[in-house]
Amino acid sequence: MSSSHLSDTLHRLVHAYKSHLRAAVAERELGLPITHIRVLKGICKNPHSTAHAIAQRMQRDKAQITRVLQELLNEGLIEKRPNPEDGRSQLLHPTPKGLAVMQQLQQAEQETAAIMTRSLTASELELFAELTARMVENLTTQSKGNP
Amino acid sequence: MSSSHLSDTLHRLVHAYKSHLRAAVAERELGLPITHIRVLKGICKNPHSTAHAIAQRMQRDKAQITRVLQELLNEGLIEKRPNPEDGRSQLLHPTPKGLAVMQQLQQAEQETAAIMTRSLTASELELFAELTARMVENLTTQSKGNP
DNA sequence: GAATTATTGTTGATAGTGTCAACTATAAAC
DNA sequence: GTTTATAGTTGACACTATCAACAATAATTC
Repeated sequence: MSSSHLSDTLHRLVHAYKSHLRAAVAERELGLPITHIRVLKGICKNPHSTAHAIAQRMQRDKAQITRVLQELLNEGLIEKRPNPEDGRSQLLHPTPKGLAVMQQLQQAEQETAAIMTRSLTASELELFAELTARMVENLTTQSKGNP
Repeated sequence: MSSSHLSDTLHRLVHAYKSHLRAAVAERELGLPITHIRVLKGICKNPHSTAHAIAQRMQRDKAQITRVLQELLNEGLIEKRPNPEDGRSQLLHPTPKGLAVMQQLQQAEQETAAIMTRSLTASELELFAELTARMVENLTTQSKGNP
């Protein structure tokens, strides 16, 4: 009963978070959708990644990643460099412009996170993050019939 | 730093949950997308609702709700009855078929929730739900400059 | 080292989700 | 009775997700 309610609450939380973040991003006149932001963030935090690495970290379809990267390239926020170790892939780096945008995006994110967590203590927040991570773990490490 | 990580983890959690649930629903050969499921659930749990009430509870756009209801109607899962108290709206009810489908959907949901929360104690789960609800509250009750 | 198989990335197709604006019909307020 | 607000519908469009086919390169196998 309460567990069936949990998924609803979770949906609402993510939905509300995304709305808020989108508004905060729009305020700064950075016309970037959420997924693009997350990908850019992934590249800034971990430069030298390949598209494949991004897709894996974000657990998203590689086709989707390809398209997002294409648009980030078009906007001049990232660049691709040949991967000396593998001719199939390229290494991804933020451009100076990309870094500057990221800076603003982080402000927007922090603003939203601050509102979202304003009634939570540090330890509550930490616990929440830990529980969330454990549930992700539960869902992604399969243990349902296969060895 | 860790708070910027939180949103990623949250995204991943919801994404993984939805994937799992979709698979569990597909296993039962109920060809229903997640949103439809949530709407049907809202109607079953709270029959006699109007479309507007559903939209408010789920915090979704009324246009989207209209379309989902249309398809649930086409599938014969719900029915509309005139609202004696308001000629503009209709009251929504599950059909017997809708209730039967809901039964199976709940199994799928419970199965997924069980996997997701398998490493959590009851009190951890309760705390998680409470924290989630509080964050939703923080995001939805505006306190940002407007009276 | 040539043939086979696997991996990385791209493209196309399609379904699902979210948002906004215009519009109709009814209800409520004045 | 006129005006204003609300419930629902429709159209248009952007964003997100998934799947399958494909080209190019790498790794494996013989």
